[in-house]
Order: sequence, then structure tokens, then C-alpha cells
Amino acid sequence: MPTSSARYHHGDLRETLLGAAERMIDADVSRTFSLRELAREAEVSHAAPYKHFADRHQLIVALDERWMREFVAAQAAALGSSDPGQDLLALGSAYVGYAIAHPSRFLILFDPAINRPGHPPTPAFAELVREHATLLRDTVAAAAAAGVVSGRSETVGVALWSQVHGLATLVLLGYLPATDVKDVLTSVLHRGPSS
Amino acid sequence: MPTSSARYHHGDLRETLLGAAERMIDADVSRTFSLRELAREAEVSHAAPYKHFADRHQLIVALDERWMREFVAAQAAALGSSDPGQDLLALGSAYVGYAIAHPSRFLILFDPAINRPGHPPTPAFAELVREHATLLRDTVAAAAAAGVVSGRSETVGVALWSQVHGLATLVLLGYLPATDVKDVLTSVLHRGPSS
DNA sequence: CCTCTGATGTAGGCGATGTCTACTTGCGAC
DNA sequence: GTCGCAAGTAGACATCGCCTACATCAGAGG
Repeated sequence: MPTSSARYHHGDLRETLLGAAERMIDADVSRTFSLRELAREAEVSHAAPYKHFADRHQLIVALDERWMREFVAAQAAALGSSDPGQDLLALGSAYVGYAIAHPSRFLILFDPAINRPGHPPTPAFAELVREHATLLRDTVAAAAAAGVVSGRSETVGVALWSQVHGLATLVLLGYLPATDVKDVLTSVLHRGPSS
Repeated sequence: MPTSSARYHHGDLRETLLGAAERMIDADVSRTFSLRELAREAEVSHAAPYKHFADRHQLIVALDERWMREFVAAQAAALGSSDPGQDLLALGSAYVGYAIAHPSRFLILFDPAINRPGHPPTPAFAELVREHATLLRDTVAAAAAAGVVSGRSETVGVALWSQVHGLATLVLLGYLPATDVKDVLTSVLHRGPSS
């Protein structure tokens, strides 16, 4: 009888905990959560979460995996126009767009306390990062082939990634107004070829 | 007799605490510190820090102020060549250089948990940010006047700031190798004028 | 249909932390 | 010389992450 709210076994505690955490941080960017708080929210004992996550860090890693997946998917979905220049712009726009639409998720996704060289990523997470790199590389290559951007393709990719990431970060930190986003993104493409 | 290490009044506890915190995080990027730990390090009681800082957050704010000062100073010191293009490159190089030389400081300086729109900065910190903006604006203006960069000066400034900040961040996060830094920085200047 | 085992939950405890309050000490102005 | 106020101490409280020992129950195998 799943109607009883006081049944011993929860059913899908793992998902409930992840959902609660997501709801909390989405509601307030500067919020954090404790495992005990999530347990309370799910109406289980404070030790129950440990049956699904080795520690607090692992719960966040699970969230990161989920968010990285939707982050990459959002960028992939932005592509597909027949114009390589348009695609490149759309890719950057999707990157910054995700950051602005989900500031908490983006910030945790790139939180140095979670993801860090010394702190090797999950295989699944690493795979998503590779997908993302491929997405960027292919789009840049197409743009280069179309003459929309110039320079060593590798370098252009890294430069654009840096630009877009920095833009998103600085906007979220409040150093730049969101109104700068469009200008900066388009300015990239309006630079003619040179060396 | 300041020789006694067990004297009741410490002398300069505030500075000692800040120094200890700085030493700790410099020694290990993924390290954090507790106020009690700092107190232990300074050999005072666990409540002593509260005579100098309202809470843990305020101590970090004090550190941020100090680091932002040296961050801006490092960039100012990098300027002064007679070549505007060289100056622009030096500015970006100093930005990323600080991040790589002092990863912990840079990351805390731009930690969303500390500096955030909702969380208004100290007047002193805000002033330093203004100084930094001025530095960037002037250097970009000079470069524009010399024809080294093109486009709306405001936009170019924001775009370069984003690029350099993103580059520093992605390198510290381990997404980009430090070897990319030089390439990206110089690639910026090798783009000819266009619109 | 019954049993029994392992996954999932509970209760309680440990050490640590941030922060508060009440008390003490002693430097330096008068 | 004394005396107030800044700067220190001791102790307490709520909370947290994490651990251990125990309870429950769903479902596989007989």
C-alpha cells in the first residue's frame, strides 16, 4: 500500500534526495544543503542517505553528472542550422544560456571544490566532457571550413571556450550585466580572418 | 616582555589569523580552514578570532580584499611598455599569471559563495574592482587607438576580460593545460580589424 | 506458500564546527 | 595609580558528517 506515508522502505529514496537537493539550490543560488536536511525533507532518518551515497561528496557528484548531461544536451540541441557561423553562435549562446537559466547548477558543476584535477571525475562525467569537447571541436572546424573563423583550429576552440565560460562566470558573479552577453557573443564572429 | 609565548594578549592576532589562513590554503588548493583551526595555530582560544572578525565569512572577506589588491597591483605592474599591443598582452598575461601562481587565492577571490551580487562587496573591495576596470578600459582604449584591436571599445574590453578569466578558470579546473595559455593570449592580438 | 537473506531504513553516538554568553585580564588614557 | 574598554578565556548549544549496531521487509528459491 504505497498510500501510507509512513512505510518503512521509501521506494526511491535516491531519486527523492537528488530531487530535493536540486529543488533547494535552484530556489536559491547561495543555498547549500546538508545530508540531514535532505533526509528530513524525504522524511527518513538522518543516516538513510548513506545507503545510497557513500558521503555528501558522492551525492553532489551524482548531481553533477546529471547536470553535465543536460548541459551538453542543451548545446547539442542548439546546433543543426545549415549555417556554420550560426551554429557556432548558437553553441556559445546555449553555453551561457544554461548558466543563466540554471545558475546554481552551473556554479556547482564548475565548483573547484568538487571537480578538480586532483579529484578525478567519474567515468560517466569524463565521457560527457569528451562529448562536449567533440561538439565544440566539430562546430569550430565547420566554421573554420566556412571561413567564419580563422587561425589554428585548436587554438580557436580553446579561445572560444574560454571566452564563453568566462562570460558566463562573470555574469553569474555579478561583474558583468547579462546585457553584455549578446554583444560579446556576436563580436566573436565579426572578427575577420587574419594570420 | 614579548618573548613569552604564553602572554594573555596576543599582540596582533588579526594579522596572525589571516597569515595562517593564507599559508594553509596556499599549501594546498583543495584545503579549507576552520576558525578553530586558525585559533589553534595562533595558540589562542577558539573564541578569540571573534574579537577580530564577526564571523568566518568576514575573515575571508578580509583575505579577499588583500588578494584583490595584489591581483590588481600585479596587473598594473605589468603595464608600462611603450607598445599598446604589448601592454594588452601583458595585462592578460598578468591576469592568468596570478591565477596560476596563486590558484587558491584566485579561486577564493572569485568564489560565488563569497562574492556575489546578493552579497554586496566591501567599499574597499568595490574600489579595487573599479581600479581594475579602469586598468582594463585604459589599456583597451590605447590598443584601439593604435589599431591593435577593433570594434566597440566597451565590448572588446568585456570580451577580453571574459576570455582571460575563462582561460584562467578552465586551467585551474584542469579542463585546459597551462600550455594553452600563451597560444590563446597571443591569438587575441593576431586578429585583424574588421567591422 | 514459506523461509531466509540482503538491501534499505532506524537509533544513537562521536568528534568537529560556527557562534553565543559570561567571565577575566591587562594596556594605556587620564 | 586607577580604571575602562579592548582583547582574551571557558563553556555551552545546535548542527553536521559519518560510523556502528540493530530492525524491517521485499523478493528469490525451495
